[in-house]
Amino acid sequence: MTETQIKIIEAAEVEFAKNGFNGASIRDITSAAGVNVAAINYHFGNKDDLVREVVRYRIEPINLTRIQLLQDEYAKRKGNAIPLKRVIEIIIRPLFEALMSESCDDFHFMKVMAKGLGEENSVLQSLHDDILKDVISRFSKAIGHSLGTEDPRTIGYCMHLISSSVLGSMMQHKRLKLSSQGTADLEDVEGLIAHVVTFITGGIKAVSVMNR
Amino acid sequence: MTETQIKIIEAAEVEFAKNGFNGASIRDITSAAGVNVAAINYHFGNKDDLVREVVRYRIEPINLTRIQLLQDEYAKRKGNAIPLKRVIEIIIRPLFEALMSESCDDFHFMKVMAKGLGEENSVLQSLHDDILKDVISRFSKAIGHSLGTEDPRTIGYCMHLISSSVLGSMMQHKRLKLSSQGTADLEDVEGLIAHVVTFITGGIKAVSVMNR
DNA sequence: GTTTGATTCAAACAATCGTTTTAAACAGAT
DNA sequence: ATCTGTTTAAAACGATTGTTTGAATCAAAC
Repeated sequence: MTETQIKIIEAAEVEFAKNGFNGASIRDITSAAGVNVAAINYHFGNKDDLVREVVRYRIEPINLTRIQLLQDEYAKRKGNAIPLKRVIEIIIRPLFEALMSESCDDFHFMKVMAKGLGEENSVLQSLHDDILKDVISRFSKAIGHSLGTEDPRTIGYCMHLISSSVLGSMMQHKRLKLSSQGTADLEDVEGLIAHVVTFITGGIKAVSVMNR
Repeated sequence: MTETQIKIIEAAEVEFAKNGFNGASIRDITSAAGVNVAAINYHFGNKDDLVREVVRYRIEPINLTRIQLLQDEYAKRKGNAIPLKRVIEIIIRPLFEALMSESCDDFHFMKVMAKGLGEENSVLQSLHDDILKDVISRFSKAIGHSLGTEDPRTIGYCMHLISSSVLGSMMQHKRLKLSSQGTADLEDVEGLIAHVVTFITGGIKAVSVMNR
């Protein structure tokens, strides 16, 4: 990964977040990155491949962390079920901490991911399956284990509701300050994680009880 | 509202849902609607104004229903607090029933709204505030009432988590079938409403307890 | 039957899109 | 110093974008 490629990826992240994948032009990105227009096609092939690289660049370390934490937790408990809240936290924390870190000071990538996953027939659709398939399968099992169920419909709905909440809260994050009438601090990662984890855990438990 | 305008709005809804606001071109929309390219600019001024009309066309009746149901419920209870689950259902049901009705057979508008709300600096941003301000204010009060709190931070986080879940589940709806390994029926509106309402209610209660 | 105003049409507008091309600049190895 | 392979530069490519134009079409009013 050369210096130019990284400059492009990080500029693309910002531009994609501002205007979406279709809205951000190659010229927007290259001029923001301070490189030539042809650089994207030279280094990444085409725009779609750049999109893929931008996502992969951010999301792969996050998913590796998630899987590692899940394995650690299982090892600690000698394979016994992990409390639901802890599983949810393992899903949420690496994502939010990474995306709200110093390097991307306006949560650009949050919006990039959210928009990408929302676009149908998008280049991200296939990538999403590639990148998330493994992590979804692992956490489906873990959550079923925590809830003491193997009913695929219940687990499926739970996974769906979890990813929906995560996706939504990523997209809506900027609006949190408005919703709370200025009382919520957008930079308060711990506060956000605590609320989202508590919310999802409570919701999942309710759904689990309903389907029992 | 002439016949042509309605044809355009309903075709635009489909095209926007498929490719997003930037992705759907004027020519895509007009040819799908069976009208001339110039019709959009003639009837709506420009593309941005069309976007606004598409959203307003769907969302206003939904919000009127929500407000009516809330008032009815308060009248029935002579102004006493409404159970949280009922408030959540009043938020969810009119939206999901309208958006999953026969007229838009592939939940197009779900995706339109979700994408629109996710776009920053978009034409929907201001519209969102205009259209949703009243309904948000009313339901903030109702939820605070149900939870027995007036803490703006708690209520704000709750509203944020509710809208996040709704937004996310709208965007992810197509993926529900995958998540549940084919066991969830995408057409099962009642099932979806039941799960989402239960999930959100459980989540909000947990957050409320946490902040007590 | 003619006129009027509203609507539709094909065609063209300038601007921008993603991409390609060709040459220049650069590095390190021989 | 010359060659080699990689990276950058400016310019242009055809296609498509949102929008505008001016004539054609239509229904209703007089």
